Amino acid sequence: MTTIYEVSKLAGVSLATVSRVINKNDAVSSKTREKVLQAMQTLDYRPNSIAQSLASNRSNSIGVLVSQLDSPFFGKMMVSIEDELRNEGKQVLFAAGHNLESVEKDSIEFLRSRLCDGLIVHCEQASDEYLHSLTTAKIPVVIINRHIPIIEDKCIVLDNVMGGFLATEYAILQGHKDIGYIAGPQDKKDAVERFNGFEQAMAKHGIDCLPEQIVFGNYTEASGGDCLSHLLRNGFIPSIIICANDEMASGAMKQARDLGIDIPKDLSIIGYDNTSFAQYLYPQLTTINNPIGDMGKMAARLILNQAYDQKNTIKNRFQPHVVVRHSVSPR
Amino acid sequence: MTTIYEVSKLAGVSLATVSRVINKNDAVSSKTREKVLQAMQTLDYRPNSIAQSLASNRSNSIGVLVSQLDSPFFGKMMVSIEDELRNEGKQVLFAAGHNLESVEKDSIEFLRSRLCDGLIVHCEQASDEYLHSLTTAKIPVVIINRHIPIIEDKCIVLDNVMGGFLATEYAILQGHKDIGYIAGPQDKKDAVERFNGFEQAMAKHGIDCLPEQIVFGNYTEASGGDCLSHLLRNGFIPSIIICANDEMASGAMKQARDLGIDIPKDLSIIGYDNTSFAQYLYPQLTTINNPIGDMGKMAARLILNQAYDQKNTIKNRFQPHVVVRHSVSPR
DNA sequence: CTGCTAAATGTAAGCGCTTTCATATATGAT
DNA sequence: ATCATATATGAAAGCGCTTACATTTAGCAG
Repeated sequence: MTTIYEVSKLAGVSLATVSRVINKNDAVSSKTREKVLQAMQTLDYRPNSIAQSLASNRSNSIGVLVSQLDSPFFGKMMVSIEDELRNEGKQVLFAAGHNLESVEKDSIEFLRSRLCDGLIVHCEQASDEYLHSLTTAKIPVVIINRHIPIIEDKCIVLDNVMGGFLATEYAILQGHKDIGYIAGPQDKKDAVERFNGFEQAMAKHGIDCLPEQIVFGNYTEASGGDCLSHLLRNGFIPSIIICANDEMASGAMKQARDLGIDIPKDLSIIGYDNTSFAQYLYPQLTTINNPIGDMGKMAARLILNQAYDQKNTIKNRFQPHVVVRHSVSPR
Repeated sequence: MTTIYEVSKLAGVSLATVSRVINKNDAVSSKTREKVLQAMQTLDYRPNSIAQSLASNRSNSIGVLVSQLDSPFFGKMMVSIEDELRNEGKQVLFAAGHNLESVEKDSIEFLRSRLCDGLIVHCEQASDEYLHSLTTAKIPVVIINRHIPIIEDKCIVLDNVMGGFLATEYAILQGHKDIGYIAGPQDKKDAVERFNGFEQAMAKHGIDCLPEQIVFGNYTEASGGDCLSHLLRNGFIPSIIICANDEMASGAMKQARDLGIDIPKDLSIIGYDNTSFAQYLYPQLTTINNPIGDMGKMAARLILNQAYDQKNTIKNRFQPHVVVRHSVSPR
């Protein structure tokens, strides 16, 4: 590995001058700059960013914590964040929290110990207090997809209650009364909020909701299928099922088909997230838009503000809306 | 940030001793160790891994380059690699190559400059020579999903020619003669190989193949739909279409439905990769299994061998097979 | 040509660790 | 008690950079 020292020797200048050229900030005469660049060329010099970070206490990188690496939802989020930051010349480090508090914390520690200049985190299990404590430490933090009142300005959120409400009200306005709800895992905030929205809409329209109309899944396709079976076994015959995410909707649709239930003639289905595959399902899935791409972009801009003193204007709260396709028929 | 120095002072020992405790390797009396651990506790000390890396020229982290962050295929790959490495206490840095040579190289440079102990790369555009040159540098490298003869032992590959062959032969054995092929982008090796397999199977069974039976997509859902339209506009009426990946198969299925073509009665479809959504499509997609999870795991083991002298036994080449579901009917 | 200021460059002290080598201490055989 | 040996600890030199601060050089008014 060629070092700055060898470059300085070849160019006949001091370490400091080479460093200045690397960081393109300081006043270096163009003649010297040329000499140095030339030397860097010939030696195929690459700065050791570890050493740079240690010396400067800056790394030009942002750490991103997601729950999962292999979902359309987080995929979209990672891509939008990476795009925005790469445009600003920042590198991105991804880590996975796996929905486990200990792993979430470990990963955050890892990212911090790598001297990330800022953190964008999507945490499921870590407590509000813990996340709050991060922000009081010196490191810039943005919380994505979770609302923590005390640090509201560092949160980028979707109004999930509204999303649940909209899905449910849409069902009701389509004439449905026998509404089943496949909820997400209640240890995830967004799942709870979506469920709240469902309840609020039911209450608003004066529709009673029995326990057997509701079943809890874990956001996976498989659980969507299981939940549908469970619902039917409960003896409840819904005309529509509202799912807390698209994966479970997809699983439920498959299960329905296997059971010979026609969608949407016999049973309507609504999803949530509008993941990329939603329109490729059969029938195309009516769902709630989750602008995670825009949110990721905004999270990136917010961290740029915090970590590098940029002045992007920030929108903290995003609104969902219904995306009408073919999986719901009026009743 | 508390440093090793403060710990050493509080514990009343030298820097070296604290370092030894951190690295749990050397002989430290249990009494001293206790004192040090105690001090680390009280100070909430966290080693600065940047400094560790710089000093030790090791980082306990492996860099992983993927093309894309948001696809089921790469998702599965990232997860399997991360699992395996996390089990060994290694951290993983992900970067995206975006199918652009310059970005691929930049990202590799970034990972190298972060002193990754090893690299697992999935490159589309970088040349064989470039990748080969990496292996001759001091850094351990594993190439995933690409065969480079000269460094065969560092490659973990799927026999894509065989996969293309199997898909095609399966179609033929189901009685199909009018076979359309939606190929992947020919700047990707795996797409070329799959296509080769298709041609070989056609040749073996003595079936002529006209140019209008073949159309080239870009691996996205949308392009799958477009390609189907294109095929039909060519005036060629296939009884089956073989797609170079599941996404394009999904897009083609949707397009067929929109055109009122029944699958599999009027038209059969075969995909490739057996991505997680394949079984949730309607009809469930018959496809070629791509054991990317196992391959990721193996890539991780191989890099562990190279970077940390482990002795895992390695399998370099994986074989695909047909996964029969409901999207193909005999003719 | 002198003196002053601004621009360009160099010097050297770290950043927080690891690691070699030397030193000190404990252990045990004689 | 003596010496050899093993074990535990410390001192100090880096790792490859950045960055205050000092120094040199250039530019120019008088």
